[in-house]
Amino acid sequence: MGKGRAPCCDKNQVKRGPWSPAEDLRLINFIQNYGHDNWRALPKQAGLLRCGKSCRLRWINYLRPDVKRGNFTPDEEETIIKLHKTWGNKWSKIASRLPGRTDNEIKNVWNTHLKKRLLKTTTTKDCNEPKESPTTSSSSSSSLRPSNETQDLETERPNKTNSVNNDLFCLEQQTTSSLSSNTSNSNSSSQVDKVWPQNHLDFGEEVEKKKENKQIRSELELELELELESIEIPLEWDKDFWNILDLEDIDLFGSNEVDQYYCQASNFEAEKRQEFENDKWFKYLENELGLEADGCTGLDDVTAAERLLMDDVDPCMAYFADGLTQQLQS
DNA sequence: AAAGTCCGCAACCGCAAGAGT
DNA sequence: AACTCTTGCGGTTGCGGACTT
Repeated sequence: MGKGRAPCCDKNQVKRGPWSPAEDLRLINFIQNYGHDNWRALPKQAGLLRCGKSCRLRWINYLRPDVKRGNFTPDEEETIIKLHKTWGNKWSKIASRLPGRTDNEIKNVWNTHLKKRLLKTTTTKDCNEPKESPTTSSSSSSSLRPSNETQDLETERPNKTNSVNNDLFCLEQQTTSSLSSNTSNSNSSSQVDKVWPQNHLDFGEEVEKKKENKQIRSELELELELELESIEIPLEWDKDFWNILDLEDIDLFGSNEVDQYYCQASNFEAEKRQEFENDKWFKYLENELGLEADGCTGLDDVTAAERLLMDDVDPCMAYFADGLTQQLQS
């Protein structure tokens, strides 16, 4: 082979920049139905004009159901500081100890808040306290990364100077590792339910069961079909509907590329009816994206089967439209 | 009110590791 | 063993909103 690596994708052929809500939903819908065994192939299969890497990142850092949004708690910040002392810039490792937090998020928090804060407190300390011994000062300064020169030390620290500390810490964490392993972030496998939050595990299992039991699924789909017939919203995952929804992508999807990519995704069209089962997922997503519809809070442990029997099932498309409207208005 | 600056965060990039052939 | 492909990681960038002048 020639020197260098082939690019992960043709950058002229893919969309870049911020993700639109429609792209998000398309990605979520696909992953929830089919998982993400192959990130590289996923965009094509899902009908997304993105590279696999971008999809993966978007999923891991933002769309995964167990991603915790909002500010870091003081406890979490403490943990980050502590772990950074031990491991340095091993963000994914640190993230594995903070369920629901991503390496990217932690990295950002460190760079924007914690580093500065520590620098500040240490500076204050230096002014008020007598100088520490060389050994202790080296460990405390390791938590500060104001310049590049300290970054070189970082990579060595966990292996050498703090190896004992590291081992102790690992031992200490073993008790909690079983907990965090359920939601370990960046190390998540290709199976969606492995990263599903505890309170959504039953839903993840449902998805598995559905796949095993096509008969039940057919029945559910039939029920959905009947239900959807009475609702005056776009029911198809067709390009027109996506064009309506995806205002930001009108240009993108306004060309022949639409047909091309839509056709590539059309293999999955046959199963689109099961999307009603994603209703819960979309509700969850709305919470995550801050698009929560009024009166509709979490998914709790209502099963899909139970929901079918409920009279007030909200169609997922209504959520799309509602959420998008809210977001576009804001 | 407008312009300039700062800050936070999402996304991108390139490299490395590991698995598969 | 050599090569290819995919995924994961850490550093960096750039956009957009908040804040200041």
